[in-house]
Parts: sequence; structure tokens; C-alpha cells
Amino acid sequence: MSTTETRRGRPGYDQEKVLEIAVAAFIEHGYEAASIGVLADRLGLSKSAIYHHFNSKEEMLDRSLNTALEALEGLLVSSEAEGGTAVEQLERVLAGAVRVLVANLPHVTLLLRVRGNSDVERAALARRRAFDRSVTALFEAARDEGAIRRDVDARVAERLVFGMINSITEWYRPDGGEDADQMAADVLAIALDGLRTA
Amino acid sequence: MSTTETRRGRPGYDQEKVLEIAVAAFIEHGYEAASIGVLADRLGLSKSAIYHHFNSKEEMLDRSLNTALEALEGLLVSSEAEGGTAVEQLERVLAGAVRVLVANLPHVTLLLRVRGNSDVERAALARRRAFDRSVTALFEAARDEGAIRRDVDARVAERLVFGMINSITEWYRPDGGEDADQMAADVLAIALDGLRTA
DNA sequence: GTCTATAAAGAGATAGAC
DNA sequence: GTCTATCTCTTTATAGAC
Repeated sequence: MSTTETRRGRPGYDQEKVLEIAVAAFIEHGYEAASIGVLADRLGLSKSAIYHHFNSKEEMLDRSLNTALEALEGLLVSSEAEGGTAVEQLERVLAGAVRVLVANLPHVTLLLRVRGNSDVERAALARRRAFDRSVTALFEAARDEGAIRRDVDARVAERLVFGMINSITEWYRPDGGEDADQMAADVLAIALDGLRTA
Repeated sequence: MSTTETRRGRPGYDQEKVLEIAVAAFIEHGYEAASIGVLADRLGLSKSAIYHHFNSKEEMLDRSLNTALEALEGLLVSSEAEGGTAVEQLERVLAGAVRVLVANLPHVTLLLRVRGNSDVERAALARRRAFDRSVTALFEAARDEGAIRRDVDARVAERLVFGMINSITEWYRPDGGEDADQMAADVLAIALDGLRTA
């Protein structure tokens, strides 16, 4: 250490911490609007220092989207392994999706904002569509069991229910009053039984 | 003033048509990512020609967001004027929001993607929050009437139900099978009565 | 209403020092 | 792991001709 050192030690970031701060900036400003310069300011680094941790801005995005997608895809695998009726599996996937969303809030938030502007984004969208198709199949199976109503198309139901779940990223903050289990219970209450009193 | 029936030569856009194409590009690429150059390509114009119609890219955004917000705010006024119980007003507002969303799909889609990156965006967000607060008050009033369940917080219910409604912008296409009234019925069916069969 | 040309700023990314 | 300096490309926006 230098004897004339008046500033604190340099941050000494690792890749994970850089990604965390970058993703927060992507969410706050939008991926495009969050320039490398903005990331550098937030990290208290020069722009070029960021390129020590990632080869490109897009690599950060790719890493984040993969994290979210792996968590979501894992839900389908584990819920199928647990077995039960289709509606039971569906309930587990919906509640699980809420918990995955809360546990990986920044990555899932970023995933939900991707519009297919690049190969990385398009690949993520394709994986997300595959996930949605699998969940739609669960809605169809639950309908064929007679467990859920037939007058709402399964694809529409899946989109509306996941629209409800995904919208949690718009306002949920970890420090707030509601926890993930309460949120999951609320989602299942509305989606399956509705808000109306008997 | 009349639009000629057969336009020859250069496009000869008016402001409305420029805005329509610009908003479509904002949605497809994201507002930041959709550069004036991209808009010019889509319009078949030079970049500078766009500045004949709008003073800035942000003015286009402002115009679009205002259109969406006026339509939504109008819902509250007309539903209150019609009277009835709180739950009846709430049903009208929810169904109306679906119809407003479908009727103004591009503008509402853009509104829902705004994150507060500029004064224009922050002003739009403030108006949107005021709308949400008014709808939350309707949820509370319907709960106090005993019409909807008490075990889901009114703010959470409002956010989840509007999350469901707003998510329609993610996939609804005017040429598809579902029309606005069917969508509104599906939303009310799920939000109020739930998907589970009795 | 649209053009070409260009200004001025900011973007992503790289080189090489320490 | 971070720096300064710099490259090249793209961005929003303007000037002035037609």
C-alpha cells in the first residue's frame, strides 16, 4: 500500500458483482439506454475496466437471461418429477414461478423486457416461448381432467395467468411487506378461485 | 383538408402517419434502440425529413403516451358517471381497460414500457400511478361492500389484475381470433370467478 | 415535404501502462 | 483489476437547397 494513499482501496470487483450492478442499471434505464459509461459511473470504474470482466455488454445480458431461464426451466422438470394430477402440477408450477421470480428478481425482470433485438435476445425469447408452451400443455391437461373451466382458451388462460405473475416484477420489492409465499398464495387465489365472494 | 386518394411520388406523410410508424418501431425495437435512422428507413425518408413533422424523438413519445393516458383516464370518469355499486363500477373499468388497450394497442403498449428515463416518461408514470390509485380505491370499495374477498390486499389485487390486463399487449394482435369483448370476458371470468370448476 | 451534408455528442470497444 | 487515451461508428439534430 502506498504511504500517500488517501482514497480507499479500489473496488476490486469480481464478475458476479459487476453483473449485479449492471443488471440493476439495465432494469432502471433499459438495456439500450444503460451505456457502458453509465455502468462505469455506477461501479466507480473506468469504462475499460468493465471489459476486464466481460467481453461485451451483450455478454452481460446473455449471462443474466440464462440465469432466469434456467430457474424457470427447472420448475417444469421438478414439478413433473413430483407427479400428481395435472392441476396439482399446474399449481406447483404457478406457485414455483412466483418464487423463482422473487428469488431471481433482477434476472427475471430483464428477461421479461427482452424484445428480440439481437441474437442473444432472440435465443432467450425462443426459450421463453418453449416454457410457455409447456405450461399451456399443463393448462390443457388440467382442463381435460375437468379441474379448470373450458370456456377460457388454454393459451389465453396461460398468457393471462403468467401475465399476472410476471407483472409482479413491475412493483415487488424484497423489503416490502409481502413475501414470496404470500404472493404465490394470492396469485393462486385469484387465478383459480377468483376475487368474488361466494 | 383531404388526403389524396392516389399518392404519387414521395410519400408525403402527415404527422399522424409518421407517429403511427414511429410508435410501431418504438415497440418493436424499444424506444431507445429505435433510432431516427431506423424510423427514416421504415418511412422511406431521410432522417432530416422526420424533423419536419416532430421537433424531437421525445415529442413523438409524448404524443403517444398522452393518447394512451387520456383513454385510460376517460374510463374512470365515464364509469363513475354511470353509477351503480362499487363492484359494478369495477367490472366496467376492468372490461373498459381491456377495450381501451385493444383499441389503442400501440400507444398503451408504449405506455406500459416506459421506465422514467426522462421528464416526459416520469410525467407519464405519475399519471399512470394516479390511475392505479383510483382503481385501487374501487377495489377497496368493492371489498367494503362485501363483493370481493378480504384475504387479498386491495393494492395487490389491483396490481395483479391490471398486470393480467396489461400483459395482453405482449401477445394480442388485432387480426387474431379473439376480439376485445371476448378478452374482456375472459379477464373478468378469471379475476372474479377463477379458473377452477365449481 | 423532402433532400444532402454535416455538426456535436456519445456509443461500444481496444491498446498498453501500472 | 484498473487506469488514460483513443479509435471508429452511430446517434440526435440542424442548415440550407429544391
